[in-house]
Amino acid sequence: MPAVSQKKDVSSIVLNTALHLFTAKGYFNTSIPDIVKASGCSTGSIYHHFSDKPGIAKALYDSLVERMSTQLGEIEQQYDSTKQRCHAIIKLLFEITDNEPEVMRYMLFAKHREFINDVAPICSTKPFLIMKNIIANGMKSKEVRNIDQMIAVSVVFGGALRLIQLKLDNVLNDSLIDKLDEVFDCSWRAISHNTAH
Amino acid sequence: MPAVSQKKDVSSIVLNTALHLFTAKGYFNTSIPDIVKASGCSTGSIYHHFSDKPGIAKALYDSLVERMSTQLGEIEQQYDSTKQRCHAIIKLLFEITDNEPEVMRYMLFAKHREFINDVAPICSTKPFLIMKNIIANGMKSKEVRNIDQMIAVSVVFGGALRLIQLKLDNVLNDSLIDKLDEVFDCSWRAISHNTAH
DNA sequence: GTCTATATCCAGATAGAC
DNA sequence: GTCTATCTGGATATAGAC
Repeated sequence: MPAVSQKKDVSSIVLNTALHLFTAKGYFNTSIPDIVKASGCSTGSIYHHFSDKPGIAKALYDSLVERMSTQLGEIEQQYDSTKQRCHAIIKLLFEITDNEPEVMRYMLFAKHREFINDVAPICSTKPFLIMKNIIANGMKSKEVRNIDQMIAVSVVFGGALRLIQLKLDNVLNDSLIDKLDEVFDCSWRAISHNTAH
Repeated sequence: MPAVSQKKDVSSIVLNTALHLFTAKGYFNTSIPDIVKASGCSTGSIYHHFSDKPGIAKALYDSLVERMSTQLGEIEQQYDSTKQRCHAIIKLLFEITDNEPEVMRYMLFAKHREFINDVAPICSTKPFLIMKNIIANGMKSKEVRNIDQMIAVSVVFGGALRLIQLKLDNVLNDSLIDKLDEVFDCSWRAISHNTAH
């Protein structure tokens, strides 16, 4: 199941090959000849579809961010409470990490600025804005304690993201999804009102 | 104040120059001629002191990790309670980020595996082990709830690390140290026993 | 639209004088 | 130990046939 598209046109094949090589060896350790060999497409054909090597990286990044935006938007639609929304987001991130680690590795942990010229700053990307917005609404509705918004976003998702990094670095063996509820319980305590008696 | 050493020998000058260029442009966008120009040392002299380009990156990484280990060890010595130790660690990380952002950027957020051959896995580095150990002791002494150890480490430091990343990405303007107590309060809630009534 | 052959450039690394 | 001059390989990107 390719991460970018099921179609067998050159663009999709190249993007899926690039995702694999960029995450396995890194962008700079992957040459165009490497992509030619691994994809079965010729140099000429690749340059017909993409402007240059950064162009491949950018097309890949854009498609994955777009996909993530869509999925986060669906979560926002599907759930009403902040707690449910945050839980669903972490669940989604864990599922992607378990099932498509390369997607997560490239989207979250590649240093795009080093090889793509005009990457939007993280704070202006749709996924980031959706998360920030969910937390802002949670404060209005008093589900989330009234603290600095950036701190709240960082703290509620930071633990999960840290575990994702450990999983991608092969520090963890078992699947993340098994740890979802335990992680979420911790993360939610950090920003919610204390309800124990 | 150079991050690596105050001495004016070639090694120190090269390492400080490398830290600056690697974090500003990335390792792969920094050429040896770039380092020659910025450091004022000649190619030959640089290759006399370092085996090759990855050798520079490795020497730099090792020296920064060593420094971090020492500082974490001092914190472990200086404080007794898990809460104090975690607070002091996050304080240290925030201070380094505020005062020496390049050190933090290179140590925590560079993809060393892409350019250094034999990087120790993160889970076996001394700083990581110290943090894990502090949390493990906190569970024994019942200061920390009895949860999965990796989850506890990730959650208690994950929020702070997330904020550090945002700060290094210029999403935040004010200094992190101003947010220390608010961040730590959230993070500690995540793993501590609920003490409110 | 796809291919092969190839031009061009510049990186990493070395040689050898001083 | 430090320097300049230089080699060599391989990368990106293009040209032009099909």
